[in-house]
Amino acid sequence: MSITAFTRSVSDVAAESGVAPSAVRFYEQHGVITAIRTQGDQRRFDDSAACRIRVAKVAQRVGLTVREIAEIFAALPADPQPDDWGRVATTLIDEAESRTAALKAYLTDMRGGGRLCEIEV
Amino acid sequence: MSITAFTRSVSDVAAESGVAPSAVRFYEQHGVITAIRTQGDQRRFDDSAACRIRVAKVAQRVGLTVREIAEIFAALPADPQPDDWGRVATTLIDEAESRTAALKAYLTDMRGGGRLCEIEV
DNA sequence: CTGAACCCTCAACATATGTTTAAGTCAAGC
DNA sequence: GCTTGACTTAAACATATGTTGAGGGTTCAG
Repeated sequence: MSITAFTRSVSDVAAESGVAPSAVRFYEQHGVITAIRTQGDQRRFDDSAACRIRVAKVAQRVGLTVREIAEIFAALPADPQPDDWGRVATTLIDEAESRTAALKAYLTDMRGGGRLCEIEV
Repeated sequence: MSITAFTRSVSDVAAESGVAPSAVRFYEQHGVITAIRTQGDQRRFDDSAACRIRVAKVAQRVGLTVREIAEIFAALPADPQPDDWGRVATTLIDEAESRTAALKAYLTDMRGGGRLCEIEV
C-alpha cells in the first residue's frame, strides 16, 4: 500500500489543474476534493486533487453539476487506484450518454410523428 | 406556404411546454423564443414556441447554455419545417456527442498511461 | 529569525438561470 | 361596458458557480 501524501497547497493544485485558487477552495467546500489541514490551518491536498478537478471541469461540460460530480467522486478512496478511477469514469460516461440519448430520443420522436413538436412529454 | 399564427399567450406556452410563465418570459428575453406584441403590448407566440422550450430544456441537460441554445435556434425560421428542425437537431446532437467524446477521451487518456492523471492538458 | 509570499475566513461582487412580488394595464365573457 | 383574470415591467430574491478584496495569520528560504 502506498502512503498518501498530502503535500499540495491551494496554489499548487490550482497550477496543476488550471483553475484559480478560489476555485480550488470552492471545490473543496463542495466535496469535489478533500484536504487535510496543517497546524496553521492551511489546506494540503494529495495528488488526486488536481486530477479530480480536471475531470470535474470536463464533466461540467456535459451538464453535470458540482453536486452531482461530488456524489460520483464520493466513490473514490484516498489515493485512488486505476480500478477506482475506472468505475468513476464509467459512471460519468454513462451519465453523459444517458443525457445525450434523452436528447436524441426527444428530437427523433419530434420528427418521427411528422407533427414536429406535438409529442407527449 | 402556411400562415404563421401568433395566437399563444404566455400562459398558453407555459402550459404547453411545462415551464412557469416567468420562464417563458425569460426565454423570450434571451432569444430562445420570439413573440409579437398585441396593441396592448401583450406577447403572442406561435406553435413553435412551446416546442423550442421543450427542446431547450433537454439541451440544457447536456450542458448547453441558454445563450448557446438561442444561437442554434437562430437558424430556425418562423414556422419551422421538418428540415429546419432536422438541421437544428443535428447541431444539438453533434454538440452533445462532441462534449461526451471529450469526456471519454480525457478519461481514456487518464487510464491509458497508467499514470492515472498526469496527462498533459 | 525574519521577510516575502502564500494562506486563512468572510463578505461582497459577478454571471447564469429562474421565481416572486408590487403596481398598474389589457382582454374577453357576460 | 364592466368585471375578473391574465398581462405588463421592474426590482428583489434564490440557487449555482465562481472571483475579488480586506484584514489578519503561516511558512519557508536565506
